[in-house]
This record gives sequence, C-alpha cells and structure tokens, in this order.
Amino acid sequence: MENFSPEQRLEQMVQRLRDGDNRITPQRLAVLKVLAYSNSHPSAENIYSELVEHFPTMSLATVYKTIALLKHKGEVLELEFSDLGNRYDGNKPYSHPHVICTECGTIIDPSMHDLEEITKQMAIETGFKITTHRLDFYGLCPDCQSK
Amino acid sequence: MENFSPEQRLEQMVQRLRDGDNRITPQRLAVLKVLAYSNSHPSAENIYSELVEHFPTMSLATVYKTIALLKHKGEVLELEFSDLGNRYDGNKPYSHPHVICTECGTIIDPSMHDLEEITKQMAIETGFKITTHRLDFYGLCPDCQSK
DNA sequence: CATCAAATGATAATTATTATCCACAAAGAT
DNA sequence: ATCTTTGTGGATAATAATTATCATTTGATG
Repeated sequence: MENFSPEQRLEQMVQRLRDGDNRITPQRLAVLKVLAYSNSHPSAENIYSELVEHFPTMSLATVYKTIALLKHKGEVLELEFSDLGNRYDGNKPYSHPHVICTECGTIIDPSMHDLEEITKQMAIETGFKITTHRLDFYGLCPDCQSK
Repeated sequence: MENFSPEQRLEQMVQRLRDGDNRITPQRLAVLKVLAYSNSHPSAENIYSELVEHFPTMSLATVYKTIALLKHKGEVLELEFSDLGNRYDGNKPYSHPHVICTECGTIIDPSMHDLEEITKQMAIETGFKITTHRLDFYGLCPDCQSK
C-alpha cells in the first residue's frame, strides 16, 4: 500500500463517488477534504465542528451519512473505540497499525511491521510508554463463507 | 502468559476480589463463573441473559458493575466494538489476538504470534477468510507521561 | 432550464453503557 | 446469635454516540 498526498486522496475519493453515481455536494466535498487532509484521526463530531464554523448549514447527520458512504466504498478506515467513539482515517483507508494514548486519546500512525519486537520499536519510535496492544483479524468464519 | 483452567481462573478472580476487600456475593460469583468458563467472549447482555434464567433476581446493572470492577483489577479483557458492543474475555485477561467474523460476530482465540505470515496462518488455523485486521498499541504518549 | 431522484438538515429513535438512590445483605464485633 | 456498618444489588433514569425518519431542497442530466 503506497501513500498518497492529501490532494491525491481527495481526488480519489471524489472520483470514487462520481463512479458510483453519487453527487458531489458542497457538504460532501467539505467532509472529504477534512478526511483527506487531516492526520489526527478525527471523530464525526470533530469533523462537524471544524466545518460548521465556515459552513453554518452543515449538519452532523450529513457528516455521518458521508462517512457511511465512504466506508461502504472502502475510502475511509473506521477505528472503533467504545470509549473514545469512532475515529476515521481518510489518508490511508486500509488496515494499518495505530498507537493510541490511553490518557488523551491521541492516535498516531507508526511506520512499521512485526510484533514482540515491534512493540519495542513502536515505543522507541513514538515515545509512548506502551502498556498493551490490540491485534484483531477480521473476516468470514467458515459457517458464513458457505452461505 | 500461561493458560489457566476455568477453575483456576475463577479462583484467581475470587481471590483478587477478596484481596481488595470486595465482597463475594452470589451475583458476583455467578458473573465470575460465566467469565471464567465461557470461551465465547460474551457481551454484558449475554452474561445477563444466561444468568437471569437460573437467577431471576439478577440485574443487568450488576453485570456491568461486576465487569467494571474486574476490568479495574485487570481480571477481564474488554474487547471494544462499536457495532457488536463490548465483549469480554475472563479466561485470558491479557492482550492477545482475536479472530472476529464480520458476518456473525463470532470471536475466537487463535494460538499464535507474528504478522504478514501470521495472517495466512490465522486463515489456515481458523478456516476464516480474513479480509482485514486490527493492530493497535495502547499506552501513554510523551505528553501524558510527563504529567 | 426543467425535471426528478438523491441529498440535506432538523429531529426523533435506538442502543449500549453509566449514574443514581434506597433497601438490603455480608462480614466483623459484641 | 444479634447488631452494626458499610458495601452491594436492583430498578430506573440519564447519557452519549449513532442511525433512522421525512419534509424540503438541490445537483446533474437531457
């Protein structure tokens, strides 16, 4: 998976919506921009409050709907947190590691790949004091595959 | 991290509560038993509905309170899912990989440790068709460490 | 520029979890 | 065994994030 610039990502997202016969409304474009340019893994609320200043007509529901659309098309990665709420990554919409501060909720992207050793590197690279991790694999179980 | 039998885990949990001057009530004991013996990563609701049959006085609030207590003491692992709701693992209350079916929500424990290669092994071992994974590290960021 | 399906926005509904509060019960002292 | 105290259970209200609803508005195509 290569990295794309925010400009490229925005263009990719827009194209993806066009291809799916989805309209490029000002509201959607605004949400896409935030997702493409932000590297802070914003929540829906974050996106909304950033936009509502310069776009008073914006509704939180629209943010959620746009995110749902992008999620469906694989153009945004959803990070699920029951306590922090969901956070979104539009820069790299594919599965990749994150480092989350359990105190302030900061989420950053480390740059790498293995595991017991990885955790140490992770700590060195990010300066975090890592206490635990989460590694889940998602897919279809045998029962569900045969349906 | 070694594995303990359900009996051992139950004893550990009970001991942990006793040490903390927490009372071992019938309700708590019942919740602990489910957590120690179940290997299906139950939700709070799952635990409640399993218990309420044979324990009509049980309240869902009590289940949540008991879980919170155990979580605080590190005796249960919370798996956060914004869509499935939280699920709990009392067998192995330490961080370890899971394999989750995105269709039916089944969660199982694989038996191993590494990552690109791991995903393949994971698929072979579990029969899942793995489409994505989640790898998060949790800890304190530099800012929060210095407070 | 007229059409019309699709999107917006305000709000209600839903769902999981947490907080509240009082009656009650567990564990230690008498 | 009974008393006492303090923690706990249970019913329910409150909270918070997300999703659904639906009347109104709007973007894109012919």
